[in-house]
Amino acid sequence: MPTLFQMKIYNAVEKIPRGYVTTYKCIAGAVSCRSYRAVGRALGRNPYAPRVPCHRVITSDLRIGGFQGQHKGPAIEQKKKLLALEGVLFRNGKLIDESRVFQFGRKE
DNA sequence: GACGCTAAAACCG
DNA sequence: CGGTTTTAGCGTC
Repeated sequence: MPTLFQMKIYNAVEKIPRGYVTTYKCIAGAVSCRSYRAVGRALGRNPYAPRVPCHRVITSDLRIGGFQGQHKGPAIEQKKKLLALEGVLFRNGKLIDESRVFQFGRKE
């Protein structure tokens, strides 16, 4: 049973254009939530189908963070590979082009 | 209804 | 720069 929180996160992540990534903190702010951890946890479980590109979600450190419930392992390499295919290149586990970070609630 | 866990972030040293 | 602590919701019991 989908929760309201996960639904907002799901909607936010889905808005991320291909070739771009976002950060947990940004999503947390987009859903008016201060717990980025809850976001990562919700995405880690991925209650929704692959419709939610959780691999586009990284840490505010511009790092890969984790994937499929693990912060280390082949899943991380796969995540980097997926982002690389979208044009988001990583180096030493960090995002090279930070300009590829899509930000939500950012007032100008 | 209460306790524990988590894909992070912020703070202190 | 690195290590430790805190935070806030989700999941499970």
